[in-house]
Amino acid sequence: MPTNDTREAIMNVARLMVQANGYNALSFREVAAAVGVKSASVHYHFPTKGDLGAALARRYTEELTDHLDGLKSQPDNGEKWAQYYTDVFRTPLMNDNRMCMAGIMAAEHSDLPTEVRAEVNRFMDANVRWLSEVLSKQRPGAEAETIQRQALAIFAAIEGAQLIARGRGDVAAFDQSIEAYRASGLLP
Amino acid sequence: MPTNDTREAIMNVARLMVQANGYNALSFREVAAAVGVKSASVHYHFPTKGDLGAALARRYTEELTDHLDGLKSQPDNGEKWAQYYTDVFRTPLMNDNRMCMAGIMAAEHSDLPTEVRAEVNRFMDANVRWLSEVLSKQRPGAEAETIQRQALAIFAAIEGAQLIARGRGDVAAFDQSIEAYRASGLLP
DNA sequence: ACCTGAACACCGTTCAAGT
DNA sequence: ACCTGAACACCGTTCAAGT
Repeated sequence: MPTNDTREAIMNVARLMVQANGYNALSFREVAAAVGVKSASVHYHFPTKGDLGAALARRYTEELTDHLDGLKSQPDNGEKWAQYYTDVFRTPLMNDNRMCMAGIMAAEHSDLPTEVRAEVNRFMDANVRWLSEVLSKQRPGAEAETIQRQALAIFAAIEGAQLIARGRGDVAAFDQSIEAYRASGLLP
Repeated sequence: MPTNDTREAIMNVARLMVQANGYNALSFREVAAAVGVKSASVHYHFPTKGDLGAALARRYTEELTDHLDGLKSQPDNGEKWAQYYTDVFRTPLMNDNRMCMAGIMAAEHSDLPTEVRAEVNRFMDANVRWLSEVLSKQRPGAEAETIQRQALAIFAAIEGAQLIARGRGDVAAFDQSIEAYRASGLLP
């Protein structure tokens, strides 16, 4: 039952545009042209640009959460999770040098409508929470605060590797950074 | 001898605007209003927005290079350099949640005029080069490739910590990430 | 040498009007 | 319920015109 065809089409093209160029570069007129309607129609589905941005970020978080929860339910595969997790952030780079939507939006932070900002925070929290769970399974003795700090650091470091690799337009920079994180022990 | 007063004023206000909101959000009309001229005058000094962006990034790299070279010439202070270096990226966060200009521009990568992109790359190279020098002094035996990889990873991780802290609007996230980098051995 | 006003095609947003 | 054309104040850019 394909309810809301136009709405779906809008979200799909807008998502790619944000990951390619950021929230600021997202244009209602470009979205409309790609979908085959007029920009006023986009406003019918998403009254403001902030509404569209927030909807995109919310869906993005949901998709990641589903994906990560899927990994968690698999038989305990030791340190393979680190590989799977970093791959999540490697994929968009391979796809036309795109970025994690939350990463690129974090850079635009002070320019963002508050409802978009809130969704970006939610994405970050979901990542740190998932990483904390996995880490605490690996090191049952460690303090919750230490775990939490390392989870945040892993997330920050991977986002940074993606940011720098994108800035250079070179996935190899991402791979080298991840490799160094592993060598230092930041990543298992 | 204050040659080019207007040009200087333009660069000073534009720099703050970019670090606050990114290249995309930089507006010639806003810059002009802040300086007290018309936007057409800004175009007289910087024909295109790309010219202004590239000039800002170039100066930004020069200032960082001077600062880092100053640190290098000081008597060898063991591991203090890591503190000094991370402070460079902590400072803009404290200053109205601003970001490293290269970091925020890296996020806007595919939207950037090529001349701006080139300057962003130059900034990254300058950082990796400086970090490599410092690291190789500390570990005279290590391979050049390993040093280079760790230098890149340190830069990426610190940029990531800044990005995430900015996204949360909370410097504590930066400090916690740096602390975890240190605990893991990524940072000395 | 430096600045300006006016024009151009863009942008998000609004709204009355269409089906 | 969904879409549109037209208008508004914004944007970078250009250029002839001023001093």
